[in-house]
Amino acid sequence: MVRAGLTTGRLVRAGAELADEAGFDQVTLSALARRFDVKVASLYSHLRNSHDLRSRIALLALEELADRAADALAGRAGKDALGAFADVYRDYAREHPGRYTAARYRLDPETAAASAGVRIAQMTRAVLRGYDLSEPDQTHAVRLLGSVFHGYVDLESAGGFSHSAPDSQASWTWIVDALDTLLRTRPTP
Amino acid sequence: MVRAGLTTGRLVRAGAELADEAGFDQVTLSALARRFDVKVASLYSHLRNSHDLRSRIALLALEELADRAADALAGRAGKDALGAFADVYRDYAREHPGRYTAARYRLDPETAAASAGVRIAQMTRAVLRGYDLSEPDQTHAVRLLGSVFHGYVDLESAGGFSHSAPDSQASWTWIVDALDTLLRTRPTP
DNA sequence: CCATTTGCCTATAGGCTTTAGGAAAATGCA
DNA sequence: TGCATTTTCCTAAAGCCTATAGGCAAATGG
Repeated sequence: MVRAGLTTGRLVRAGAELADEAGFDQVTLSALARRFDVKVASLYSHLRNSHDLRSRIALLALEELADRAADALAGRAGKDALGAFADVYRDYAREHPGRYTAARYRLDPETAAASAGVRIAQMTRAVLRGYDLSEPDQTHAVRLLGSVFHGYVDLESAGGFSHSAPDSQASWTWIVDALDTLLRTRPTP
Repeated sequence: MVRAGLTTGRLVRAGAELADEAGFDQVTLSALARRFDVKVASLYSHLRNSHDLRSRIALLALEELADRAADALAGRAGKDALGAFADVYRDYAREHPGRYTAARYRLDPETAAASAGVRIAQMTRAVLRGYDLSEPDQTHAVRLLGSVFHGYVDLESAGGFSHSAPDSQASWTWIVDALDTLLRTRPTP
């Protein structure tokens, strides 16, 4: 009985690949076991259950997203930073649709609090530091950016903007420009 | 053998209620059969399969959303219309979280083209008629609004904005104000 | 080198989807 | 009204998924 060399990390990485290839909702312990040519029950030595697997993929995705964002923001400020940050979201979602879906998987509050999601929130605030916003406006702006980026990427991945002019890239650029303008010319209630 | 009086419509409405109570991903033929005290196989006389059920719930949700939007927009224009339209989304998602999730269920292209989603898109353009945008800006703006509304509501329903100041209503109002300002002062690339 | 831990297995049970085929209720037409 | 047809719901069964219990063999370490 030769061992397959399973580890939690290897399973999670394979799960992330599976998510990108087949969709996050196709990430099952059965599919994963098949991929490693192993019986399903064997996975339970490394993962508590299938929720555990999905959560870990979500954490991996958040880490990757945060790492990319950190890279992209290094040495940038103002609109430059805003655009780079926005592109990190969109590019990640396009390159890794399954992982991106995973990143929005509902985590228990403590898990979420210990996740890279916190880093992402901090970086969003860092981007906004290039604009002249004081509380509570800054928090409103954080929520606006989160909504736009997430919403756009979600609609785009659902095919909402394909097969219609103008192409998605043009809208994306326009929207980032618009957000920059908006944040510079402090919104007036 | 007394008949239960199943119809496709009744099943779909019950499925929508189930979605709101337990979550859209808990909408299964099994759960539905249980709710009608009927065997699962019986449902296949009224629904092709479980994807068919979910699609029909999605169509129902889109209809309801479009009807609400039509009501809300009647007699309104400009920022007034924008705010009312925005609130329709948010209120519907808060009152019917399962249905709202359903409204974003991936439909086959032809089904989507025949759905109330088309009406919603038209109404979005109607709202923008209150602003002075010509193509392709108008399309960009349609996509921006869709992204913000959808993204915000999604993050809010995921609990993203709860338990932190300022409260979600304040951010929502701020964001609608900001979008109005943005659309009035034509964005400059 | 042997005891312990670890990794993977078989067996089993329960839930969801889907199809096939059958019987009773409702319907409709002569 | 009576009988044929259609419709509705059923039982049975197969396939795939999650999850737990208990066992044997491989790795590890004193």
